[in-house]
Formats: sequence, structure tokens, C-alpha cells
Amino acid sequence: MEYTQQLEFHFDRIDKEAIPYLSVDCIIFGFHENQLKVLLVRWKNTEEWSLPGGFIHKTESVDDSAQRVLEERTGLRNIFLRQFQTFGASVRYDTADTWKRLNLPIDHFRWTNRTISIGYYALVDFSRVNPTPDFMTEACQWWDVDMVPPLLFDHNDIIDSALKTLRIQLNWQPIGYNLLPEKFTMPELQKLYETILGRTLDPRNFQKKILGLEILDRLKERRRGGAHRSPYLYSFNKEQYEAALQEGSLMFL
Amino acid sequence: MEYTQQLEFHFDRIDKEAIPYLSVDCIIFGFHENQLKVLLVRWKNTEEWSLPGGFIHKTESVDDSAQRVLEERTGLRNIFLRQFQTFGASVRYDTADTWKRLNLPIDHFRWTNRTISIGYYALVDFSRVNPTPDFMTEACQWWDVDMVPPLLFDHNDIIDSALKTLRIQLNWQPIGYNLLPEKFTMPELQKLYETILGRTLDPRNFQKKILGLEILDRLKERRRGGAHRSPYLYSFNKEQYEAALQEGSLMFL
DNA sequence: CCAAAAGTGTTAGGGCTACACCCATGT
DNA sequence: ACATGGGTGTAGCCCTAACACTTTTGG
Repeated sequence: MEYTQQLEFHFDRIDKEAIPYLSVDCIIFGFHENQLKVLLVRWKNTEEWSLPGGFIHKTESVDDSAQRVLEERTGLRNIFLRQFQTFGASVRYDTADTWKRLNLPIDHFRWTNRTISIGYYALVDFSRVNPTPDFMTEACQWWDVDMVPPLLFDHNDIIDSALKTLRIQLNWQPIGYNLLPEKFTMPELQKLYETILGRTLDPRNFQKKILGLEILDRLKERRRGGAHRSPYLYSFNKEQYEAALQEGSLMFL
Repeated sequence: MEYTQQLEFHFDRIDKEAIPYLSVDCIIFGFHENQLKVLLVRWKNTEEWSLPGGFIHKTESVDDSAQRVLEERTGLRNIFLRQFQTFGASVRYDTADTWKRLNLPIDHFRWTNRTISIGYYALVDFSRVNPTPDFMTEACQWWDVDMVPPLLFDHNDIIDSALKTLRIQLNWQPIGYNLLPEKFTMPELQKLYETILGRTLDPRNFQKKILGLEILDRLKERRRGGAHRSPYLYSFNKEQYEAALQEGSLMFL
């Protein structure tokens, strides 16, 4: 069976090149049609989904491992990426059950032993991502964060944890800058904040606060298309955005 | 040489029982005489200091490893402990130089290879700690955070990173509760906040804000001893403190 | 003309900062 | 008595939250 041989070859290499007992998992967030999305992969010959992840080469920094996973799944380089937590419980999930669900043709200690996983979240421009499965998975797709199915391993918990982090870091990290395309409207930015925070915001107060930070440029162009007033387009002023983040001008609580 | 044999025995066990390429490092913070302190260890037959750390048993949670290190160095159980970052750069420090400075009688891949380290900070009541070296170190002592000498590995960077985290988490974590003895005065609490934040605070505003949170009980007793007015003693009201933290009533920025 | 969404200003209240003097205690 | 540090109140400002109507556009 060809897949079996591929797997054996793959794990021979991993045994040689990668650090045992350790992995990285990536929560890749995107924003599309006013919904916060995560990128998930479906494992070959199963209906089981998980976060994209990978192993850490012995000579590679952990950040680079995560960046590599991201590049492979999205086709993008230099993605905004933050380590947010290391998951090191001695029993993170039911290994026997997971092993069954994975339906793998080969055995390996990495499936049956405890693994410590370093969690990263990434923020990407949805429209530029080209979702690509790896050779152990046969699908790679965006899911609405609040429609995510029961995942393999403890990946549902990891997503929850990433979301919590994202909410907190909304104040300090250039989250809009990374999740939105270059040009966007004020209502789109507001929806993004509302989605992440899980509550509605007043459009007048939102606009005042955001514009008060002086990190946006209002463009001449407007967006057209709806049967309604055309919204202005904005783009981030990169210098001023980064300066503001430096000196810690926060936003929402 | 007896130490050499001990070390060989120790590392034989570690090779069997502990996860390779991984360690935990603990930044143990205390507060004494209006100074924020960290607990450091000095390695045998050297003048070189480092953070206390340890390895992770294959069946043990990472949190438990850190708790174990803490218990061994301080004699305290159930210490307040938070994971704050995993240090995974491919080159964290000059291994050749470090190897020389360690002055160890045996060789082992853990000294010459890259290691990924999971960083924890702990907050302890200074007065209850009994600093205890382990068998590879011959001293365990408190240092003023701003008098820390050049440490082994990248431990100076790790301390800086822990301090940054501490400043941010001052808002959400029961930092006063864990760093101070049961009874303390308002000026002591204020000094603690000032030390961590690195700036002075107005005593009237500080008192107003803290008392407004309704998490302190003012005791009948006062502290005596100085040639000046005796300050009130306070203690944390545990229930109300934890309730306030739950609902996220923050404090300083 | 109508439906849908975008754009916009004012007011009231709470929290933050700034600021200075008297009090209690031990020597 | 004096030196040391502890304890306390007020006023201005800014930021925040609450709140509703008009404008633009496409169908």
C-alpha cells in the first residue's frame, strides 16, 4: 500500500530530524463575510478534522517550525504569528480513542504517547490564502469559529484558548492590520472587533475611537455595490499604526 | 571523584525518564524590604548563577515539573505559578562558552545541544521560603531584580521577559495576594506595585483605587516600630479578591 | 419610492490625575 | 522637639457610554 510506505518513510525522517514528544499547532484566523474563520485539515480516509500542525526540526527555531507549517497550508510567507501557550498536561486527550479515529495504517510512538504542543495563532488576509492539505490530510478548509466540529486531540480547547488570547491582545497587537485586506470599510473593521469581542459596539463611538488613534487613512475611493449608501474605504497607515502600538495606545478592554 | 559519579548516575536516569531537548525554567519572585527579588542558584565549583530549572518526566505534566522545581528550591507546596513563554530559538546562547563556564566533569548532549525551555514565573511569600540548592548547585539565594549578575544560558533575557509579563498581568493576577505576607500595610502594597511597574504612584490615588476594589480588610492591629505614625495592617479578603479577578476588575495600566 | 446600510454630534457620568497638609510615633 | 513616614480630600479633565436621525444608493 503506497500510503503506508510514504508514512513509514516520513516518520523515519521525523525520527531522525525532529524533536520527539514535541509539536507545534497553529490556529490560523481569517475574516470573511463578517465571520471569524479558522483553517482546519481533514485527515486521510476519515471525517476527522484537526488544527494544522507539525514537528520541530532539531536545528530549527520553534517560531520557524510554525512559520513553515503556515506557509505549507496557506502559501503565504512572513505571516503574523504569535506563540500563545504551551500545552503540556500529562493527559491532554484520550489517546486510544484518538488513535482509532485517526485510522492510520502505521503505528508510531507519536500517536500513542503524550505530546507537548506549542500553540501559535496566526492572522492572515483571508483573500490571499490558498488552503493546501499536506500528505496526511486530504482537505484544508476554513471554518466559522463558532461552527467548528469536534476535533481530534484537544484541539477544540486549544482554539478556545487562542480566542481568549486574541481578545486580550486586541488591545496591543495589530489585529485589524493583519486580518483585513489592504482596503476595507469602517463597518468591516467594526464587525471584526465585534466578532472577536463577542459583543456589539456603537458605530459612532467605534468610529470616534478608531479615527482618534490616527492610524487610518481615508481613501478617495468608496466601496460600491449594495443597495445603500457607499461606505468610505480606509487603509492602515503602517508607520502610525506601529508607532501607536509601540507606545501602547490601547483600545477596547 | 564522587561528584562525577553522581552526575553520571543522575543523567542516566534523566535519559531514561525525562523528555530530551526540553526543560522548564522558573523565575521565582519574592518581595522583601521594598525590593522585588528573584531566586537564583550558583553552580558547583563556579561563580556562575542561573535560574532554577529542571527537566520534564515523560509522564508528568509540564506544570507539575515546574511545581516540583519550585518545591525543591523553596520548600513550599502549591505555589502560585504561571507559564508565560516557551523559549525555542535555535541558538539561544553561546553553547561553547556556556559549557566552559559550567565547568562540569561530565559531558552530555543536554549541555552542548539546543534546548527548548518552557518559562514559568512564581510568586511567593519571601518570608516563608527556605532557599535550597540542588545537587548540581551549591548556593540558592535571593537577588534584587535590578542587581542580577550576568547569568548562564539566556537567563537574563528570560527574567526580562518574565518581568514584562508580570507588569502586564498585574491587572488580572492576584499578584499582591501571593507576594505579600498575610498582613501588610498600604505603603508596602504600594511599594510592591511601584517596584513592578517601575514608577511611583500617588499614595492618595493608590489607596482610593485599591480600597475601592473592596478586596482588603483593614485589621484592628497596627504595625509598630518606626519613629513615625503606625500604619494600619491589611489582609486580602480571599473571596472578594477572587470574585473581583473573575469579573476582570482591573487596576493599573 | 422603498429598503438597506452608512454616516454623524451631544450630553452626562465615572474614573484618573494632580496636588499639600496634618498626624502619630520613637528617639 | 524633631525627624520620619502615614494618612487623608478636592477639583478639573478626559474618556466612555448612551442615544436617533438623516443620507446615499440600487432596485
